[in-house]
Amino acid sequence: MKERRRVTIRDVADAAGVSVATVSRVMSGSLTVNPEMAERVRRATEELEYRPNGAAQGLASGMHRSVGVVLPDLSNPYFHGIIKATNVGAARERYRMLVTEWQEPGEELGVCLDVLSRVDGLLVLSARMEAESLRDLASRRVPTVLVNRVELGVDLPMVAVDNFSPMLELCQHLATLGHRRVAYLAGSPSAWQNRERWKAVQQARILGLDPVMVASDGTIEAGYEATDEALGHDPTALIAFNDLAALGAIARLRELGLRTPEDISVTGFDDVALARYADPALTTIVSPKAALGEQAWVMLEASLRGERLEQPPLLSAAFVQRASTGPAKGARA
Amino acid sequence: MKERRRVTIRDVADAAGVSVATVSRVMSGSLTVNPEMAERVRRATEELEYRPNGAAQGLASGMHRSVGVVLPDLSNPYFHGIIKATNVGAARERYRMLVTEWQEPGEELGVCLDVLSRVDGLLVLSARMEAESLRDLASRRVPTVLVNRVELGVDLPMVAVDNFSPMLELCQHLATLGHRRVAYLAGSPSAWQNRERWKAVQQARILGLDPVMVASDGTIEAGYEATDEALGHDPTALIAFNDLAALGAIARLRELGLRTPEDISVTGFDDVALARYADPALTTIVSPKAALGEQAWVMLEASLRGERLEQPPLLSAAFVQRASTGPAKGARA
DNA sequence: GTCAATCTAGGAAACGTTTTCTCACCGAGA
DNA sequence: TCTCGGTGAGAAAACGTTTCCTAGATTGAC
Repeated sequence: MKERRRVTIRDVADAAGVSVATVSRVMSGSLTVNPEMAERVRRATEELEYRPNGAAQGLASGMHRSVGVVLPDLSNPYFHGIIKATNVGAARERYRMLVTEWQEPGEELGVCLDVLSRVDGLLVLSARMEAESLRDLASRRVPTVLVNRVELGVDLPMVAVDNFSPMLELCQHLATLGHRRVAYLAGSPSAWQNRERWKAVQQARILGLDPVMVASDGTIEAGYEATDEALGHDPTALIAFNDLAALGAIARLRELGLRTPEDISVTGFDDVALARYADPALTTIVSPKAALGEQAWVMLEASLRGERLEQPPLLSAAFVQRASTGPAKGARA
Repeated sequence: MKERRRVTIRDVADAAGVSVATVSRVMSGSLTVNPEMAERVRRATEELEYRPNGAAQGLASGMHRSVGVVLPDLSNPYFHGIIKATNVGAARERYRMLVTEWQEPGEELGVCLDVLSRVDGLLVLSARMEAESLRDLASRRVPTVLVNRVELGVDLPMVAVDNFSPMLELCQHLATLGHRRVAYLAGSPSAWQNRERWKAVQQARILGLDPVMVASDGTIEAGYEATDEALGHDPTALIAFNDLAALGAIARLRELGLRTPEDISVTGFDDVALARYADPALTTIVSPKAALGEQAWVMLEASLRGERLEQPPLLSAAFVQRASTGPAKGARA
């Protein structure tokens, strides 16, 4: 029942018979310390089960050894793939990740700055954050990396996947199958990725596609709900903003007695884990989540060191055909 | 291009013409301060865009205003429902959540203690952590709450869902449909939830079920892969440890030309978002994720205040029948 | 009108590190 | 032998808060 006091660096120093400065040096792996002394310190550390106080380290060094990740939706599996990879990189250099989910637009900057009181840098995965806020971040010289968002006029490193080309390829695939009238189940209107994808779909007019956009937002539920409106335009294919929306759409189609792809084709984007296991397996675009997450870390790490790496090119994503697309059904109505 | 120095409490104090102590009091909402002064301070705070330094606050007060969440797999949507709810509670009291994912068993305690250098308490969602480590945590008087894990001999508050009863109900449902030979696609062997669910399945012998267990681990991939072995036992139904495994199993069955539920029934557990949208929609058990997350926060918050709430009863989960289960096919072979 | 009790705000001491000085010591070159 | 870089370790000064303690002001009672 005894209330044991926290073990501090002082205790270790006393136990090892050295100064606190020396203990600190040993802990940080400094080489300018007598090996025998270092050994004594290490032993004392073990013995007392000493754990440095993070707050004190943060205060004294001005570094928190952690980075904040700001994302709009923790439940979207697409983000997992990314931050998992980032986490690996971060852990390698003993950095911790502080994941913050939040949705309300407008509040973004406040949240970021708040998080910033305990982190050294920021990874912004949020597509919706206002450019204004980003510029603010940039002007404060906060090490920040933007993920999947290319914002002209914002002076921050960005890493992103090329959305345009693979989406065009996907359209090409649909066109080849004879589709003409297609509905695009949109993502969040302010999201860069949504704009890029829609741009590609529109571009596909030259391939013979006749696209219409239906508002939605990249969740299963939204995909499910937007499907009815999309069907109002009598399309032979549904191009969903992402896999989740595609899955929702397929579920709704099934409910309505429409088969995928016999009656109507559906495509996704991202290739989340489920895409391959769904019925039918989703024709989609394999977004290089791991590479993206890794690259994000590399850029961020450089920013933390005060370096500014050259802007890397967009990562490429690959179109993959599975079972959810097929020949267009003869124009109905 | 000017390198602006961080705004400190000192700057605010000077700007408002008061002492730092007063600024601190205003920031913390203390009432023993002249309203007019408080207003001046607030204005200065705005003006200078002052953000308290988290590390310094942590050091001085001994509180970090954040809690650590330790979980084995970020990509399992089941956890999202839980931590989302916890996060709401935590945010309400201005606590931040530090989510740490890690898998390697053995390392658990080290990770926890490491995380502990910057948090006030811990939420352990990891089913696999050794009881020994938990006892250690308890003996260190670290405010900790165990989620979905009931461990006798560990003196820590726990919140959990009743796995046994609904699983038994699910078995009853299968029995009623005429199933006899069933295969249980197991979760992680050391997980409490897995033991409970398997116990219920075994208990169902008295309902006429004849269960066999197949090793697996609660991911889509694992469910997919364990299916072949399960089929070796010639079951009429597959009882998966959770929805993810069930989805994987269904995908494999489809590949093998077996229809669900006509040829073989499949059940899940958890009711993740996709369960309802899958084809066929999953018969599963609706785990009260939000309630669990909330309750976890309530318990943890009490622990942080040094109080020890009474152990709450297990939360109940509801069996829900959807389309993935049907009458047993006449015993084959 | 004095004195005690109460309340408010400032001064200063923590909090546990890192890091900058500073100093003692050592071997080498003169 | 004396001085001079160079090296390794301790003393002490940050780091930016919170909070305890105390001095002064204000109020109320006599």
